[in-house]
Amino acid sequence: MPELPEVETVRRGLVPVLEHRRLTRVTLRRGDLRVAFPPHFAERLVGREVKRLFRRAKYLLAELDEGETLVMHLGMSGRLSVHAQERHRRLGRYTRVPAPAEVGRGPHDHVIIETDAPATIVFTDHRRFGLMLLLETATLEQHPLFDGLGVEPLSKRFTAAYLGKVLEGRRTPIKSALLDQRTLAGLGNIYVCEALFRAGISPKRSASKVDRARSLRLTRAIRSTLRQAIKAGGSSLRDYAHTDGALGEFQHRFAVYDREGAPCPRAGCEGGIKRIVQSGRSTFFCPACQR
DNA sequence: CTTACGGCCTGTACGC
DNA sequence: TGCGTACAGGCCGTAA
Repeated sequence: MPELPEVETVRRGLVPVLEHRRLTRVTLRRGDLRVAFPPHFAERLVGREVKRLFRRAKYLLAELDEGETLVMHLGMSGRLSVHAQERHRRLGRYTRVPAPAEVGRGPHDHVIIETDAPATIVFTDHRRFGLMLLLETATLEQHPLFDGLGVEPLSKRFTAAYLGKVLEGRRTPIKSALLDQRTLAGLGNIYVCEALFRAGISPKRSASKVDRARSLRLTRAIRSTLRQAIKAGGSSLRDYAHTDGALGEFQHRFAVYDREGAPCPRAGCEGGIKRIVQSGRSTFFCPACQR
C-alpha cells in the first residue's frame, strides 16, 4: 500500500487502541517477513505500555515504556486492522469478550496484538514486504532504517530552499529523486506523479535543472497533495484500507496516476495522459503541461 | 560517490 | 476455462 497519507491514516486509526494502552497479548502466526522478527519478539512486547504512536516517512512507530520502540512498515500490501473487543459488565466487574475466533486466522495474518483498550490489532501482508522490529528509542535516528531519511514533507523544515539544496547536482530525473527517501521522506509513486502534475514539472526533467520557480511550485504541490490525500483518508487501489476496513477516497481525485489515455484534467489543455517507465516504475504525466 | 537494475513475494487482470 | 505474462503503492543489495 502505503505512502505517507495511507500510513498517517492508519496511524490515526490505531491511536485509540494503542496510545496509552498496554499490550496484553502478542501472537506471531508466521515469522518470515522481509526482516525476520527479533528473538523473543512477542514475549518482549507483552505487558508494555505504548506512550505514543507516531510516523516517520512510511514507518509507524509505537514508542513503548522501558526505552524501546516498536517499528512497523507495511511494505506494498500490509494492512493493520482493528477489531474492537466488547466489555461486558458481569458480577460487578468488567469482563473482556475476545474478538471472534476468525480474527487473525487469515492465511496472511502475521501478527496479532491485543491491547487493554480492549482491542485486537491484526497485521496482514500477503506479499510480506513489510516488517516489524523492536529498537532502542534512544538510538532510533541512527539506525540504518532511519539514518539519512529526508525531512518530513509536512514539517516546517520542508521548504523550497531545502528542496533546491537536496536536488542540487543530482543527475537523476526529478521523478526518481522524489521517490528516493533520502530526498524527502514518505512519497511513493502515486503522490510523486500527482505532485509533479500539479507543479507542471516533467518527470523526465533532470533534478539538478529544477529551477527556483519550479522548486517553489513543487514544494507547494507536494504539501497540498499530501494534505488533501490525508483528508480523504488516503488512496485505496488494491490492498489498502483503513484500520476499520473503510476505503480511502483520494483515488477518485487522481489527475494522472493510472489514467493513461485519459484527457488531461487541466482546463484548456488538449493533451492526454501518457505512461512511461522510469527506473522500472510507471510514471503518469501530461507532456503538454509538464515541462 | 551516484545511479540503475533485479529480486523479494503473492495476487490479479488481461490477452490468447 | 486455462495458461502465460505483466504489473502492483517499497525497499535493499549489487554492479556499473
